[in-house]
Amino acid sequence: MAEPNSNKDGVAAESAPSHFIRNIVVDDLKQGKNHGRVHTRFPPEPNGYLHIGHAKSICLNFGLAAEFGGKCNLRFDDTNPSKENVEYVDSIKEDVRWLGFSWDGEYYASDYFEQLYQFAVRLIEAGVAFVCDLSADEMRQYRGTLTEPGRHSPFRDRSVAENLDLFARMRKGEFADGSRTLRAKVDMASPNINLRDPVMYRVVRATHHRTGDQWCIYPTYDFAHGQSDSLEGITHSICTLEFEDHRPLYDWYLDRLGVHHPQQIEFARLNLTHTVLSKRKLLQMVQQKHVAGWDDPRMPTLAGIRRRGYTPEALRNFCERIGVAKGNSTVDIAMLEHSLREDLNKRAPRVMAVLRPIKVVLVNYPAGQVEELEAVNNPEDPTAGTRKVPFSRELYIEQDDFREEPPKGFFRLSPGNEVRLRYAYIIKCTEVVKDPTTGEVIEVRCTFDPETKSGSSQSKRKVKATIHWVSAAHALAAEVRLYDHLFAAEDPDDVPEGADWLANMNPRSLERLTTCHVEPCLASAKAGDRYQFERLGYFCVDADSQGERKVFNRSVTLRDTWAKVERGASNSPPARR
RNA sequence: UGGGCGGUCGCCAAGCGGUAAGGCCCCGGCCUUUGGAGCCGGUAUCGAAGGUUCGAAUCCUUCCCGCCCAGCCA
Repeated sequence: MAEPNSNKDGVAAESAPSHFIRNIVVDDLKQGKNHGRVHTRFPPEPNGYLHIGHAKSICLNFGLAAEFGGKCNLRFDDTNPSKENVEYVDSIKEDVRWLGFSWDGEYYASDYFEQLYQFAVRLIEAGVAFVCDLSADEMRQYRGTLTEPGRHSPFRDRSVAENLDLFARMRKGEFADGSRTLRAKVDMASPNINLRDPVMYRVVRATHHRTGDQWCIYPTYDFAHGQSDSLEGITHSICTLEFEDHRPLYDWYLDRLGVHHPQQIEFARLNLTHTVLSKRKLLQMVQQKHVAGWDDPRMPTLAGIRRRGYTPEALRNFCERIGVAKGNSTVDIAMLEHSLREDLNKRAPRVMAVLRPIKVVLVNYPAGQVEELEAVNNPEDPTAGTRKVPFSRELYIEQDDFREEPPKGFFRLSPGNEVRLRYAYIIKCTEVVKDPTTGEVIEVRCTFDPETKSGSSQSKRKVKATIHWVSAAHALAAEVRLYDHLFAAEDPDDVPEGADWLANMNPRSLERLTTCHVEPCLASAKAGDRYQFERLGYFCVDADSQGERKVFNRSVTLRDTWAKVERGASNSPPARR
């Protein structure tokens, strides 16, 4: 058995928990199969952006190759020109790289069109493929049903010579789109419908993103996929469950052709609660503008997740901890969020930011005085050092941190009550100023205790809570975008009679706060930088930022036990402010 | 109803005849100048029923439930 190692990017393939596919590879190696080679591939169709479900497959394929000193190709299965384009090809490459993987070979099924055509000719010559003139509709009639066998196409017994001639003319463009197909002569009575004389080639006049108008016939995925894997010398052809039924067909082609025969292994695709992971639905949300685009931070696409502030490490750890198996399953999105928190807790610098401000005036603090208080950048990482935070008479604190009438268990600021201002002093609320017309609390007046400065020897006094703040005169104005699950329901498809999955979209999945105040040290933050806003969550700088006016995306909240208590605990997740 | 594949804790998931790992969530407690983090502790008899065996989640039988397949999509 090969020793674990790491791939070119230095992505450590640590002793990951094993799973059935890994066990198969280990066994194969033990038995000396494939001369000790492990060669996998990630085979996306460039008809959309990659999503987190693809990340699972990418980590699996590249991870196995890395662990066993093998190779992993990136191959675009571009056999349907009407749905594919280069924008998708480019985004897929960018996303795979971002996730931390480098492919050994970059291939395209379209690279093999000539070879595939020759394979088809060989099957015709062997008498096991024929040109069929049935229309799509007629073909369906002849196919039979799940319980009844199909019938032979009336064109099934054409001579080899005639089939060869017809197939060549299909290629030349003599026949209209959809008028003829090349079919494999397998078994119209097979209980496996995929074996009922499946189509190998169809006539389609569409410009291909790579081969242009060179071809007007295109191989079907079923005819191209197995042979492409074979041509690349793939040893372990890993795919999702729905292709299990197609395996006998791939075996049939490979055996008839007498070429290298990769071993196909199927695993269950990823499903996540509160989101959809189907290219069709994601495309629809983008096209119908239910989201801002493929990289909308609410999207489960890698582009969206990246913009949201997720790290490749968090994603890889997530893929590792969900495992690989054959049972259909839906992973709780909380698992994903946990992976991010775990990663960012260790590396994100902490900073104070007030999202929904309420002014605090320290009545006994000298007007015009400013203190530079020392704050720890990351308590989880001593090497992250400290920074200075300006403190003055007028501050902003979070609306959530003040209650005129505190409920039981509320430790934060309320009339007559004391709290500590993080890295500063203990303050006491002495007066509440309200808007005379609305009754809304617009200002809280407090006294501060100069003896309690953070870090000083007399600061031993304990108070129940510490809250974050920002100096009104020094803070930077910012916009913060809060995100929640794209779908309110755990299962988006769980809709009332008559409605469709779109009805389950969460109307509050995005909330823009435009009157936020953040610590001045954020002035130089760059797009993509990630921070923990103390007591709130992890945020990253969005590219929409303009100079010092930053825009932050909330990547994930911090765990909030108080919020849980307030809402009555138990396992009801939403209602995030 | 034909074929294929599945059914182990609320959610993922180990286990492959020797007496149920781990993670997430949840619930307690400790600790804490983030009600964060960390630490400690708690929660399953394996879809059902029979059978084989000294012994079964693991083997056999029957049954039940779920997913996939009738695109010239992938």
